[in-house]
Amino acid sequence: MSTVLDLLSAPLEPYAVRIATRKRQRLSLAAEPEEMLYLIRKGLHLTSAPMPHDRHQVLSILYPGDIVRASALPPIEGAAVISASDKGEVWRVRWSAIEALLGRDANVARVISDRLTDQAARSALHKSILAGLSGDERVVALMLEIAARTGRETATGVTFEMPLSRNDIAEYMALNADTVSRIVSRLRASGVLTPAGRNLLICPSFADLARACPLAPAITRLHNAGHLLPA
Amino acid sequence: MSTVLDLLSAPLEPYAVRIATRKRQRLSLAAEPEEMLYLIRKGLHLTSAPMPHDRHQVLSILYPGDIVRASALPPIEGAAVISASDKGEVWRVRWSAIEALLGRDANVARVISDRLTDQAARSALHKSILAGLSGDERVVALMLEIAARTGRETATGVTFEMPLSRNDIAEYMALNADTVSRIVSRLRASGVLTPAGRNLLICPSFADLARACPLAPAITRLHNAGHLLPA
DNA sequence: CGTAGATTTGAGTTCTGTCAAATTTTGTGG
DNA sequence: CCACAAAATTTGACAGAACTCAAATCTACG
Repeated sequence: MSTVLDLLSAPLEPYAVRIATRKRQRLSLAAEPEEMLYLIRKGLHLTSAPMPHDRHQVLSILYPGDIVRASALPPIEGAAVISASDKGEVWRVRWSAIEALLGRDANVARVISDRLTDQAARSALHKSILAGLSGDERVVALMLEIAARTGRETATGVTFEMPLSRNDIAEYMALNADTVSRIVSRLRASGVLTPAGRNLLICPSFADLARACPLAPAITRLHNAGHLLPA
Repeated sequence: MSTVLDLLSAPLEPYAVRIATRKRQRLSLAAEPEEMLYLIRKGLHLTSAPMPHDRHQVLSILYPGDIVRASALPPIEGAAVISASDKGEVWRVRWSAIEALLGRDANVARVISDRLTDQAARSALHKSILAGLSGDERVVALMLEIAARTGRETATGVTFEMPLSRNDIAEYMALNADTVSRIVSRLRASGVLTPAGRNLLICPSFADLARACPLAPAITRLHNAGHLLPA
């Protein structure tokens, strides 16, 4: 099966510097002196930017196959990619190399444009979630996203790892860590999520979880969770 | 001077259907049956999506040179482009035509990718504004954006038209119309904005306005407002 | 000149943030 | 494997910003 990741990896391989990442590792993003494109190969990664009052904000979650470069983020000093998974892999390529490829290889042009478009849609959805949903709904939206992306069907429900700390979740969902903790406690109490050890969660009924978030249909569609929902 | 708009218009022209738009006109966005790309030629336009509880949300403001297609927005039934200006112009092109062009014309591939990247950066900045700033700061952010894009230096300050209604502003800034009204009243009272007739505003000191919004530097940089600020 | 829609403003409510303290988890070195 | 310090999480009490609802203006336009 040829995935999006393969489609991009093949042409970029000759130009790429492989970077093995560990949890919390930062890759700083800057257009100067030379702009780099990062291709996510393995693991979950976050784009993060510093904000006023010593805060930070997680702008997006990057999954394997995603690409990112400084020009695609707000011009804020200190923007970075941060690894959320224990072990990840990222390829770094000079943007100038990509630009040259765009001219030579029609496939690369198509894949890059598709990737940017898909990521734009996810970014817009994330924006909708932040702007339109309550705190509880936002946290559920994140759980749905991670479950959709990384979850597995098990006997007791959909099992998935949550590699984001309470603080990461807060920075991604525009809440604060205390509030996130309260919300997660409520979700646990209501039974839609069950803790299953070290950062591991079980969602006994994916449909119930989806019901707790008005934008669930859009989330599951964009993150390919068809397989977790009843037809 | 060759602008971004020209760079895109030239190659797309043979495939484009010209659409003259009037205020509030909707162009619906759907991937089915055939996906269309819209190129903004004149005027300000909004991308809007319906939300739970009979709400709507403005996902982005589109300026001349911007492009949009359904795949770049969340898969929400009823997403549309809505004209904010009295008279606008939009070109509609079949996405399949663009895709073919990507292979033939290296320039098109480069421009499209640049456009998507720039728009991604603006979307991410918008997200930062929604997630990290107070209501007052968010409204100021919008004023800065519009002033930066469309404002002119006059004797009394930077003059610009605000084509968005209170409700549009509310939907763009994740506030409600009542709150926006209160905030604008406060801005007027504090003197950073002066009404100057029909949807026209004057900002006596652009620097003062910028001081009222922590993300002003990023906003002015992304929206090319260098010319409105003291060096 | 009258009406429908937009805007403004007030009063009361609610959700989320802030601050602080208690508790749990994690990482490290013996 | 255990002890301990540091960090993360949880929870309570309280404050504040923004929302809701409603009424009063104001504007645009036929």
